[in-house]
Amino acid sequence: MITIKDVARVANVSIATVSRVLNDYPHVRPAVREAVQKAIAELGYRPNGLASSFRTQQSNIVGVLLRQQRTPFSSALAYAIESTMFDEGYRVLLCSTNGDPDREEAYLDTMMEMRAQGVIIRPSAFTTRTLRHANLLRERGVAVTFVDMKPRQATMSSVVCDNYSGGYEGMRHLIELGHRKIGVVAGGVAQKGGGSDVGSERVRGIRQAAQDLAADVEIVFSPPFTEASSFEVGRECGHVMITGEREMTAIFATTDMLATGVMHCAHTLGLDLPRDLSILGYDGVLESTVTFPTLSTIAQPIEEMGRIAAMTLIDHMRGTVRTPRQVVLENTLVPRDSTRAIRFPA
Amino acid sequence: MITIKDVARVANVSIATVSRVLNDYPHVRPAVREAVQKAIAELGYRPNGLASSFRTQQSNIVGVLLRQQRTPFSSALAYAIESTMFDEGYRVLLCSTNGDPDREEAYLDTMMEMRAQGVIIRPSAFTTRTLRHANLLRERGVAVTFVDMKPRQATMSSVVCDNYSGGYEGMRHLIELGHRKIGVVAGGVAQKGGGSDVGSERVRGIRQAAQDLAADVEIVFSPPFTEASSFEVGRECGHVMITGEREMTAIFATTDMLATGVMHCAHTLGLDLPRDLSILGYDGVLESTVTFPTLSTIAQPIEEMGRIAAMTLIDHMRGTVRTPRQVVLENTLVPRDSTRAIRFPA
DNA sequence: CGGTATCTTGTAAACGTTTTCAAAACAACA
DNA sequence: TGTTGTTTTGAAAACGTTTACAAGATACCG
Repeated sequence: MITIKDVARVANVSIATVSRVLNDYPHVRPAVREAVQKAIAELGYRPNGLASSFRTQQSNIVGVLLRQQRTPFSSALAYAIESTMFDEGYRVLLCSTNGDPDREEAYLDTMMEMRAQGVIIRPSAFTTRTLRHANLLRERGVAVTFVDMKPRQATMSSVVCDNYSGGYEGMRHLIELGHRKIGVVAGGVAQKGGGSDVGSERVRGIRQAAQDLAADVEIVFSPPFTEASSFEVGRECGHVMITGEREMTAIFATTDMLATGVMHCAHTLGLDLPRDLSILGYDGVLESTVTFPTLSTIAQPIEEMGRIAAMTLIDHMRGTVRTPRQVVLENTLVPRDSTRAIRFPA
Repeated sequence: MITIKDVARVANVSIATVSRVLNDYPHVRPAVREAVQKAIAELGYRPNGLASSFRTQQSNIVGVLLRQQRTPFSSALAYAIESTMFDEGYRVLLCSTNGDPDREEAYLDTMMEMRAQGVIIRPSAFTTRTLRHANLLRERGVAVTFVDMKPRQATMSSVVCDNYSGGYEGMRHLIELGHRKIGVVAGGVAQKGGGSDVGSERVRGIRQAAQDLAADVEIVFSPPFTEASSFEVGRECGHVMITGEREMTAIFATTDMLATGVMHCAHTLGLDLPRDLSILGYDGVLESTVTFPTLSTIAQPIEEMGRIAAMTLIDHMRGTVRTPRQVVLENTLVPRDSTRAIRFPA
């Protein structure tokens, strides 16, 4: 393997000078610089990243811990983060915890051992364990930023969406369309821990909107569901809701995948959408555009979330910003074809 | 920062002994081992991964280069690889090239600098540039495995699916159902380079099947399409095909996303699926199950592909296997509700 | 008990950089 | 020319491990 010494020998300078050329330091005579560069090219020398990371005690690696990786939301987020990091000169180590705390721990260990500069975490839940690890990282000088979930104590940065107002706006949309009997299929509410979880925030917004906006609105929650894929759950819940005694005119699912399931079920039951039933989703992922009819949804700015999380982490890593930063992004209604005004009593 | 020296001092042994304990070497008296472990725990010592990677000249990092990251196929693949690698003690650096050769190059550079042990590549195309880089990596002792695409010269390992026979089997399915006028919406055929590309392989299978299986079958190819998202393309092509003069009874789209677009279009035009038109997709990703009706498709064993690619790379990295290995997996027909026997002339 | 084989431990030298420090070279000025 | 200040360079010391080597224990055997 060709090292800096070989380059130095060929260029007839000391290794210090080669190092200076490599790192674009000033105080190198142009002639010498050229000679060194020539030697580098000639020998096909590549600096040993391991050695320099070791010497400087920092890898330009950041970890990204996601609880899943296969969902469209996660992969869009991962892509946005990775892409931003790349542009800023960092490389990302991607970690799917799959909700397994042991895996999460193993990965955070790796992060510390590799002297990662920073970590972005989308936790499964804010268990004390997760928080303890996050704190440990911080103690060791690793910058931490949370995404899509905010710890209760604002000691670390986070970038989240305002799921409360998203739920609220979704309801406003349905109510403005004249719907008064609205089914809610809520997913991901189960998660507990010291943080505001996405699902229950949405539900909170939904409840509040129902209370604020129309005296006569009635919301019916889906029964608690068995663990299955979101799509299946949507199908089941949709079935219960549609075939039940209450005649709902709209269903608000707190996830696009859930909504897709509901829609599928409605089709199976022969409903004409959106005439017979309006369906509203939440997330704004790919899936929401491919259904028939196209799904109205509360879209999350996933790309933006990823980008901002990345930039926030970078600010911390570079030391530009020391105080934690709490970013809240807005979700916006994207009306498509799956929601429409209620038919007034025939 | 606490180093091995501190541990040695506290445990009253030499750093060599501590190192031996850390790496589970034999020839350490149990009592000493315990003392060291106690010291480690007491001090909260974490080995400096940078230092040991440097010393041993190998990081336990593997790179995974994907051309995209947001598609369901890619993210499923990435997950399978990452997950397998994790279990085997490797960590993955994920890289979305986004089809940009500069990015690809930059990443491969990083891989070399970081002394990654191996790289899995799903290339955009087998340009000479990609191949040159792959070869460069190999020269530097980095193991390389291709996935989903096979270079023409079998000098490196690859794991791919038999897209030819997948196309063939898809056609067999449609033909067996009685379809004789079959539209084909083919995507991804454009990719050129020194490798067999997925899209054209599928088309090849389709053509061959048409020729082999029924004398009277007629296949109609979609017009070349403008660059847009697969879904949009599917919609456009579907529109042209369905409203055109030829009365097709089935459409075979070479991608689930394309198929989804076709289906959407069919719905819009008021067709009753699958009565009026059978639609067959290819990939077997998430999307294929959420459509209405559920999409029949040629499913790729994505997880398996990822797992096998990972294991193949691991074999190379460990030196267990030195000769390149070409793995070809079968795609299997998953009949669902979007394809059915043709109605015989009314 | 002496000799030999085996187990256990420590010393010290790597690994390839970056960086400090001081010296050398050069420029500017009196 | 001598003095001072600046720029350019090199020698050498880190950084925290792993590991080759040798030496010190200990066990075993005749």
